[in-house]
Amino acid sequence: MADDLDARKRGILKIIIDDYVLTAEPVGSEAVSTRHRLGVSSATVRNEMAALEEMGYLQQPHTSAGRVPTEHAYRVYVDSMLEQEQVPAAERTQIRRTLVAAEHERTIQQAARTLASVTNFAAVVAPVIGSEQSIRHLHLIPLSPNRALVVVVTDEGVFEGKTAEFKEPISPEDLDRLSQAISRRITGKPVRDLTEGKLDSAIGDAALYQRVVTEVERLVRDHRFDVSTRVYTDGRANILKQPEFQDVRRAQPVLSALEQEEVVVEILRPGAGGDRVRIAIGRENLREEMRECSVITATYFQEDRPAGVIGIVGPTRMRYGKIVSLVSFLAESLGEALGPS
Amino acid sequence: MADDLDARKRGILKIIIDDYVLTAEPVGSEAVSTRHRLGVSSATVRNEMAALEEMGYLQQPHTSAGRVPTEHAYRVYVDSMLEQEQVPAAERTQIRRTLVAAEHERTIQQAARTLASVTNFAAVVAPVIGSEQSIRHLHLIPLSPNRALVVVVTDEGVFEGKTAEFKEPISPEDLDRLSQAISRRITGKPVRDLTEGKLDSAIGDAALYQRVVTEVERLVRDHRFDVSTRVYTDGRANILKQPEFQDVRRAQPVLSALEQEEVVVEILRPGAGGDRVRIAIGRENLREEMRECSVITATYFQEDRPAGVIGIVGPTRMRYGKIVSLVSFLAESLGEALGPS
DNA sequence: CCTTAGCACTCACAGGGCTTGAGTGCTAAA
DNA sequence: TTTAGCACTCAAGCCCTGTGAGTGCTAAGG
Repeated sequence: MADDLDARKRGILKIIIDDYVLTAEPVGSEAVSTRHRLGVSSATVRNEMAALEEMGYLQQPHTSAGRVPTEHAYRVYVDSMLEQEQVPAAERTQIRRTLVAAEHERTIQQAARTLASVTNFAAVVAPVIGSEQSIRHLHLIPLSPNRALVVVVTDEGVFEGKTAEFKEPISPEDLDRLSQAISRRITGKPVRDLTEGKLDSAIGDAALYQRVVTEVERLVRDHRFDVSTRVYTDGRANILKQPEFQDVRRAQPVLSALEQEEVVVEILRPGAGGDRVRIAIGRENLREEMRECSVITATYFQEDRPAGVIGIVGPTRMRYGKIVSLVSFLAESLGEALGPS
Repeated sequence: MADDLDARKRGILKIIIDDYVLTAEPVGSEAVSTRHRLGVSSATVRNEMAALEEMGYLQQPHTSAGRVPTEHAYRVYVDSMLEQEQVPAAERTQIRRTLVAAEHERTIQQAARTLASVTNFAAVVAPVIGSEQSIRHLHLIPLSPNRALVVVVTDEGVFEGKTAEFKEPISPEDLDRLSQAISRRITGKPVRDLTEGKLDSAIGDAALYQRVVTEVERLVRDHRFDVSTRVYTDGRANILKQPEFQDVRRAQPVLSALEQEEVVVEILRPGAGGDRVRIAIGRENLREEMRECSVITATYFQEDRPAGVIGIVGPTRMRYGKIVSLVSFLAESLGEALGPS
C-alpha cells in the first residue's frame, strides 16, 4: 500500500480512473494501451495493473472483467492527479444568472438547486459553520399574554424565530421594555458567548422580568443549535440517475440518510479543517450509509467570513476535477450573490 | 363503467383488492374462490371477473396472469367498501408519545416523521391551508441602513421573516415608527385582504415613508404565498421499499417531484373541499408524475380552526382502510400536540 | 531486466429452447 | 345460472451453449 508509484503506474492508474469515471464499466488492459497512446503493449499494462491491484489501487469485480479503482485510488487521484478544470464561461454566466439577488434563504436554496442540476448529484447547503457570528438585535414580539416570539438578528443576517412561553402573563409594554433592555446588553456579543450567566447579568437591572431570563436563554441556546444544523438539500433523487444506484436496495439507504438532517450535518462537518474545498471519499465519510458515496464541499464566504458550506453527494465514481471546480464556483457565486449582510 | 355492481361482484372485487393490496401479485379466480368462502366455484368467479374487467374495474397485466384492480376499482373501494379500522391502542400511545410538547415547527416535523415510519410511505405536512388568518403584528427590524427584516405574526402563530431592501436608507427610529403605524392599521385584517391598495391607505398618514409601501406590500404578499407553501416532508425514500417502485425509472420521477415544494403543495391542495380526509387516487392527482400514486390527507385543527394538512403519498396499491385511519389519527394527535396557539 | 507476442483459461452475459404452472376462455352438462 | 372439464396462453425459470472481453503465464526478443 506504500505510495511507491512510478510514473508509469501513476499514468496507467490515472487513465483507468478517467476511463472508469466516464463509462462506469470496468476497464481492461487493452483499452488502456490502445485508446491512449502509452507506447506500451497491453501485456505490459497487464503486468502493471496486476501490480496496482496488489498494491490496493484496483480491484476486479470478477475474473475476466476489467478493473475498477478502489477508494484508495480515488484518494491518490484527488490528492495528486487532480487537474483543476475551469468552468466554461457559458456555464458560469448561466449559473450566476440563477443566483440573482433574492431573499437570503431563497438564494441559498436556489444555489442548491443549481448545483444539483449542473452536477446531477444531490446538492447540500449548510449556512454557518460555527457560531462565530455576533448578535445585532433581539426582539420579543407579543403573541398572547404569556407567549412571545423571539427574533434574533445576527451580523450574518441569519435569524431564527422561536416561540417563548411564560408562566405568567406579561404586558406588551413590559415585553417591549424587556426586549430593549436585553437587546441593548447583548448586541455585539458572539452567539456562542451567550450562556445563561451572561444573559443573567445582561438584564440584571431588569430583574423585574427575571422570570423570563431562563426562557430567553434557552431560546438563544436553541437558536445557536438551530443555526448550525439547518441545511438545504436539493436533487437527492438525482442519485437514482447514477448507474451504481440502479439497484434500489443500494440507493434506498443513501436516500434515507440524506433525508435526515442530522446525518447531512454530520457528513458536512468532517474535519472542518482549514481547507476551502474538502473531499471525502467512500468510507472516509463516517456514516456507514455513505460508504459508496463521495462528498465534496466548499466553504462560501460573506464579507470574508465563512458563512456556510455548499457541496454535493454523489457516487465515489465521479469526475472529481469537474465537480470540484463546479462546487468551488458555486461557493464563490453564492458568496457574491448573498452580498454583504 | 356504470356502477351497476351486484352484491356478488362487489364482494369479489373487494376480495381481489384486499388480496392484491397485500401481496402486490395479480390475483386469480382460483384464489378468490377458495381462499375466501364464497360458495361459488372458480369458474363462476372467472365469469364475474371477466365482467368486472369489461366494466373497467380490473385489468390483466398479460393473458394467463391474474387480475389487478384499476384506479376506478380503488375509487369504488374507497367510496363504498372502506371499513374504518381502528388504530390499535398500543400504536396510539406510541404515536402520541412521539408528539410530546415541543416547539411548533419541530412538532410538525416529528408528526411527519412518525407518520412516515408507521405507514412506510412518504409523509407530508403543510401547515395552514388558506390565508384565512388575520394579522396580529407586523414588525420591521433594522438590519442595516437600507435593509430590514419583516416579521408578521398571525393569529395562528405562524410567522415569516423576510428581508426588505430599501432604495434609500431609513433610520431605525423612522423604521420603528413606520412599523408601528402599519401595524396599528393592519392588525386584525385577514392576510388575504392585504392588497397594495389597502396597505397604501393603511399607512396613508405615514406618507413620509411612502417609498417603502410597495416593498412592504410585496413582502406581505410573498409572505402570504409562503405561508401556504411551506411544507415538511419525511420518509420519501420509503417509496423505494414498495414493490411497484423497485424499478428505479419508475421511482425517480416520483421522488424528484416530491422534492419540489411547489409540486407537493399542488398535490396537497386539490379541492380543499370540506372533507376532513381526502383521498386522491392515481391520475386524480393532477401531476403527471403522481399517476401511480395515491395521496391521503387529513386536515388537522388547532382550537377548532383548520391549521394545516397532514398526509401520505404512496403507491395506489395500499391498505386504504388502515392508512386512512392512521392519517386521521395523526391529524388528530398533531392537533392535540400543538395545543392552543 | 524489461517488454511483448502468444496462448490457454475464466467467466459474465446473451440467446435459444424447453418445461412448468398459474390462470384464462369456452363449452357442455347439471 | 352454475360448474366441471379442457384446451390454450404466456411469463418465468432453467439449462445449455456460444461469445467475447479480459486475464495470467510463459517464452522469446530487445
